[in-house]
Amino acid sequence: MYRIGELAQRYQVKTDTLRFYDKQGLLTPLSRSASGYRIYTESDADRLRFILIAKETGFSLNDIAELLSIELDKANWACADVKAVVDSKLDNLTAKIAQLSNFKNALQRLSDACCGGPESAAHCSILENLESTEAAIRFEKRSH
Amino acid sequence: MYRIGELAQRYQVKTDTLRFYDKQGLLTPLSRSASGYRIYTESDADRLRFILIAKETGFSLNDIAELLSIELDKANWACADVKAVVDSKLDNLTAKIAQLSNFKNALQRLSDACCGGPESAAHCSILENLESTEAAIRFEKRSH
DNA sequence: CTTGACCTTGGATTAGACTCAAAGGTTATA
DNA sequence: TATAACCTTTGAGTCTAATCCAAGGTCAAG
Repeated sequence: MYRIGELAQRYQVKTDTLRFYDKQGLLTPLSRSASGYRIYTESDADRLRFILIAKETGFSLNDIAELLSIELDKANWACADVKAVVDSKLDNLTAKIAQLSNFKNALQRLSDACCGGPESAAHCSILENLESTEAAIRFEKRSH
Repeated sequence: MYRIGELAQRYQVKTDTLRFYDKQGLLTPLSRSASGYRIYTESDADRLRFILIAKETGFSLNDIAELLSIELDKANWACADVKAVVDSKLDNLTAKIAQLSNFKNALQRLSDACCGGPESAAHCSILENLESTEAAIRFEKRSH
């Protein structure tokens, strides 16, 4: 059982942020004290940890809310619905990873092409090395 | 040789956006017409294509500018400098991909755990399935 | 009984990336 | 030669996401 300030300090966020997450339905403590103070449990802490990590991974708060809405009342979801939501996020992630990998490969080619010495970089062309990437991405898009 | 409107239409961006990219130094046409119109070449088009793709891949305009600054006057860069810039971006990408993959694995586990039928989703726990991911991410961070 | 943590509501801020307005000059075509 | 569609500049406005702050009030611990 933590009060807002304790939880905030533990995870290095502002109390304002926690109140904001509450308002957004991302992290609503189960109960309040008699005087209205938010009371966070260990499972709220888990949830917060998840939020912070997901955020760092690049999910927006909206995405995260969608993912967490499953957790909130699992019993009222059908297994198939959960699978659908999750699989959709999975597709996004897969596409994103592919895109990043393409870009990474292109940069890798560029890096490899550079000798790394004090010589002029006249032959290090980003645009040149990225061409095949672009083609790959364009192809991928058509296939969706 | 395109005028701003032609290039804009070709890549489905606003002319305003192209002027903005010009102002930001991201895409500055080599020359102007006698009357001051921006004149874009095919290589500017390549550059724009690169910008659009990089943007979609999640790079900020600042990142992109940094990458493209190499192209602009390659001759004045040492090979080693190019390598340094590029390798830094590569590191970012590698980390990002790892993070996304972790998350993806966790979601995959969740999806697998869901039977996908009309049954209650009481046992589909995102938080549960993400625990190992969190551990992995935390570990990764410490090692930097 | 003071001080600091908490509460609420409502508005301000920040960053990034545009997007528009105003006032005018240019070019293609009927 | 008119007129629409294009272009120029400067400077300001918009939008979203995610906070962050302020004012005015309540609560808890020493």
